[in-house]
Amino acid sequence: MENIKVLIVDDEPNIRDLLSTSLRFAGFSTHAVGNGADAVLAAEKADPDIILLDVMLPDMNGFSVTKKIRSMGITAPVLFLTARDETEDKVTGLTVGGDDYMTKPFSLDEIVARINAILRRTKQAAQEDAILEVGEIRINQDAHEVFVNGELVDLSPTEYKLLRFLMSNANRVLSKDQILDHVWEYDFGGEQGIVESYVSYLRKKLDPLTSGPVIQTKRGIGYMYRSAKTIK
Amino acid sequence: MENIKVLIVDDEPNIRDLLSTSLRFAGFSTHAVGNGADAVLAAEKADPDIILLDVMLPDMNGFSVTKKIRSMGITAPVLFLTARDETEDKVTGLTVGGDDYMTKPFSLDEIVARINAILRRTKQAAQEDAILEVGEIRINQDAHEVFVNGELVDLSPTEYKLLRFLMSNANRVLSKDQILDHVWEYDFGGEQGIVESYVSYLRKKLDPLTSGPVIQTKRGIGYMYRSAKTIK
DNA sequence: TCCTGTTCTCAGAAATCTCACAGGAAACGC
DNA sequence: GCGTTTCCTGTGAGATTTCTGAGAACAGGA
Repeated sequence: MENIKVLIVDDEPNIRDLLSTSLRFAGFSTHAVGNGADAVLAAEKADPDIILLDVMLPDMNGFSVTKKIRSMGITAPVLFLTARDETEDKVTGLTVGGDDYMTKPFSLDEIVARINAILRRTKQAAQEDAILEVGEIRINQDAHEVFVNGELVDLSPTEYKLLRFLMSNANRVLSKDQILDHVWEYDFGGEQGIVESYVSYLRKKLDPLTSGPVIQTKRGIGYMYRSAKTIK
Repeated sequence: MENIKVLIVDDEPNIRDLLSTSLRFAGFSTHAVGNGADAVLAAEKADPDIILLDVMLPDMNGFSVTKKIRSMGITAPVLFLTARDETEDKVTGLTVGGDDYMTKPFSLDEIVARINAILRRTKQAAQEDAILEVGEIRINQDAHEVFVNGELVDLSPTEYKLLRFLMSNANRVLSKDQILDHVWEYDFGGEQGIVESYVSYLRKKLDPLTSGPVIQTKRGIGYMYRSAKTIK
């Protein structure tokens, strides 16, 4: 997999760190700045493959930044980050031209998924595949559909996100905190119990169709999606 | 697919950006200028396959521009962009064959459709197909006719545009915002609710003629046109 | 001008989802 | 074996999302 460069633009250092860490973990290389002017400079210098751009910046808004860098001939797609109540001043067309937007607070896994979706659509660089298949389960990320041994399973949005996160980290134990941090919105105040609940929901829907349990409990540690059906 | 060059002429930078971004994503290569004089120069240099020309320009009007470039032997068809109240001028511009016009504000999907229609007519380069057929539904984009299992269905203009957009993105989930951005005019200020309404209208007209629901709801995400009932 | 079809808003009903909680089951350490 | 910890899962309240009918506003054609 080539080295995909993500430019992160947000004035809140917390968000910058959160995104940098999480995206680097997902295999991207990142560069983060805190204002529009720096964003323009960085876009020119670093030549990113995709830009994560907060709409609300101290010096100029995200749209001006986009216009500026586009006028400089930089065509990298933009994923706008906007507060939920800013959706009003959504001047128009946040989703045209391969661009997209996410409302804060977002979940980190969702950000990664969106980035991959955009790169896939804009045909930049080596695309991730829209199909994520591990073991007996296949996810079509374009259609948001889940097939277990060829059979379509209906999942709620959160169930879907959880399964996608588990599968994209197959054979790796994930702690409940990790799951909470990646699948739920970053400001979610709830308890780990909800992860247990959703794992339970998934098992109820998936296990009847598989040859063995797909989500393993690692007591005291977390959960793991198992890729091979090694039942003894 | 060949590289089709579109020359965009409009004095409003926002419109220029919107068109450039959106058309480039649709697979065209674009070049944008902001006045008539530049348009003439660019038409000569860039040798575009089609010209998007705002009728109201600061220095000269669109018809003078057309006359000028035609006198230079450039035969590329022109798609005039005109404000709704400028309709008087229409007839004048259309006297030349192969040309067409759209009133502002337009929808982005419609612009792309028109461009393809014009290229199809003027037999320039590799045309998009006039027939769009997915699953049980077939659209004739020249006649604006919709057939469901061979039966003609009468749709309103907006219903038609929505269906075309859904079908040209078959088996991919589209968010309501995406739909709003592409199907509705770029300055539409309304809410997502209207998408729900029109999906409802479409279903009422289409579902009685199909073997199963054609437009699926992806709760919390958007809608998807499904080409086959059960893909394994 | 009237009439008809279209666009868009709104609001209630229905469907679905999220999340907390709590009792019971299972796993673990000793 | 026994107590403790951890995990599982059913129940249900509340929130969110979607569907759809009713109607106002508007445009175009007869």
